[in-house]
Amino acid sequence: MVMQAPSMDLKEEFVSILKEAISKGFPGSGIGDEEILLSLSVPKPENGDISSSISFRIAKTEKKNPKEIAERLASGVKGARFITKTAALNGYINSSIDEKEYAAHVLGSIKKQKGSYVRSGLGKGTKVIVESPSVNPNKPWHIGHLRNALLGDSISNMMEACSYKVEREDYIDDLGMQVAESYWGYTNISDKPDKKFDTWLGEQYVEVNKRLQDKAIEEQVRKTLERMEEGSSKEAKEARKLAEECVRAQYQTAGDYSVYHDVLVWESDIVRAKLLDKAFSILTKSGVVKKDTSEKYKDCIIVDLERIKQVAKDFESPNEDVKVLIRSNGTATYVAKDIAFHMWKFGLLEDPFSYGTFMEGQGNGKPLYTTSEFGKRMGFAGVSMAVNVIDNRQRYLQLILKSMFMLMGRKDISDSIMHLSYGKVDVEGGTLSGREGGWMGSGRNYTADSLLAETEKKVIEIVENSEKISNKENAKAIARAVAIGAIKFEFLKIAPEKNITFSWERALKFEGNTGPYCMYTYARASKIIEGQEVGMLKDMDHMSRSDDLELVKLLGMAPEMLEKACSEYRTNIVTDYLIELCTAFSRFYETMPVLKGGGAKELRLALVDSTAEVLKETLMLLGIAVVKSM
RNA sequence: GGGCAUGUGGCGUAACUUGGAUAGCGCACCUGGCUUCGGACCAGGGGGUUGCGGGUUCAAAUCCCGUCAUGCCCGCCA
Repeated sequence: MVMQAPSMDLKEEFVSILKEAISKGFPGSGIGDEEILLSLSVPKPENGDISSSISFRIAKTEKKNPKEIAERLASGVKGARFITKTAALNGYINSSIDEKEYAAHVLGSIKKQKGSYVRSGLGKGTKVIVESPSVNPNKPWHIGHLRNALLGDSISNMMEACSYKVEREDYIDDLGMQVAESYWGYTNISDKPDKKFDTWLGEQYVEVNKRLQDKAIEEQVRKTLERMEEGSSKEAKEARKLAEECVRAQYQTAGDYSVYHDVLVWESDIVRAKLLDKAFSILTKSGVVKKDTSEKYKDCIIVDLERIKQVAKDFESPNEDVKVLIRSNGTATYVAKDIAFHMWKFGLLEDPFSYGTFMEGQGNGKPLYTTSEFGKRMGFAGVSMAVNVIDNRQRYLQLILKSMFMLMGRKDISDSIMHLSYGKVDVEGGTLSGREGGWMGSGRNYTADSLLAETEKKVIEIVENSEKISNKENAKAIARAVAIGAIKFEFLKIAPEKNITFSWERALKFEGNTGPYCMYTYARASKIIEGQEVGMLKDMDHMSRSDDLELVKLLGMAPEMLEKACSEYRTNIVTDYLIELCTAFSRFYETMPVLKGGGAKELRLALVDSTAEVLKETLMLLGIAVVKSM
């Protein structure tokens, strides 16, 4: 019940022997594997290791007391490789596992698959594009953008661990009003950048926004945007350059957090490549969209929302009955761009882009490519699945996007667009508005850069007092790693749909359910096995039904935990698991001496080694790198 | 007006998709534990009408209906 589920090997065995007992005891019940699988849970340790509530289900059809059914079934369940004794209790069927057999199996698997134990073949053969965080290129990443980036990075990691082929893409809207405003400020206010470029530009943007009260200036900005949209103008070139400089600064932040991407896609390149024209010629021909003739929407290209309601039953009823995609002046709305963009993602439009190299080597050793006016053909996209990490305010637009593919008769694509919707990040007593400068705070600001710097500062205080770190040269690198671990864990442990109210006080605590606790657990485990020979286990005589078995059970379920977290897009399943694993290890650590464990030393060393391995691989899913001392 | 999300001890949260045994964890609070592999730790304790009201069920935090609160979305804006 606390733990989500035991390992698959164990469940499969339990299901199969239960099924046998059911077909013998209640032949007509018609209970299938799936139903048994859903009835499984983990009981309290004193009641057993694995449990089923299937008797209650059978009681319905058989019209008998569930307790009697459970007793009859329990007596009919045979032992198997992992399952030993089985007993009925209050209608539940509880089984115990053979701790020696099971531990040998789990520890053997981890040893054999070192480096790739927490893996799955779930997405084998599926190519997916993950879009995140798509921050406007005229401000620094603040902690809200950071939440997006960390979710995107972690989900990408998980999908890779599940054998998906993942393309990490970042969409850069360099043709929006925001960039036009910043560009206007850059040419008309012209202070010199006196700090990190994105931060400086972001602060200037707040200033420009104030001046927009002046109608004359607003008009100038509007004109600027129009000229930017004519691809070849001086304004277009300069604004792109400005945006690129900002993105470079943003990617310094990304690199500091070891968040990496494969390709940047720029709005201005989408326009240059005429992706919209190509998409809309297809959409018009197939009758999905049409030019409207009514008074209200004269000359607009629209989609009929009534038709969407017919294909998408959960579509919310909006006030309007049509959605404008191309305005009467010929410009495209946000949804229209997104539709064309997704037709590109799924290979409905040939890749029209040229690609250049934005950064030669990121921290992961791979280059970051970018769409570009000049460059080579590369063949990005053409995927069969798209994950869009976008906050929950855009739910309605994402729904329209998905529905458009339904109208095209492509339910398969519609179902393969995943809106990873997450809640917004606020700060105590305010929001993180870019326009009004909420991210600037008062005193410390709420940029991702500041968060990292402040956290690092706090960690260094602790690290410098640590007697365990003899090499103080390493202190800085360790502090950086721990700070990143603390921050990532803090964001990823909250269920995506929940809003977050950021608090410095909470952010700078490293006790309890935190990243540093997990990293600390790893460091303790590492210290024990340092310089020790961890060979293949010869016997399991010292394996007991105590804290060591609890540890083995958790180690065994790691791969299934990954599949669950990945298919539900929930990073908090991973953090919850990590806390359970670390707690179990800490208890083991307190109660079972390893190096002075006498005859049990060999087994316990293997347990420590396996725990360290699983911790390392699981933390990597969250983008957290372990350190051996801290 | 219509729709969506959220509501769980003082605070932060998990479990809700797939109903199951005593609602799990952390912070804070109280008690205890470093001559034994790292105290960013461990053991124990107090603290809960799962917003409220109905319903379904052998069984409801979980499903259904209603209701309240908070936030968000429903432009040819960006």
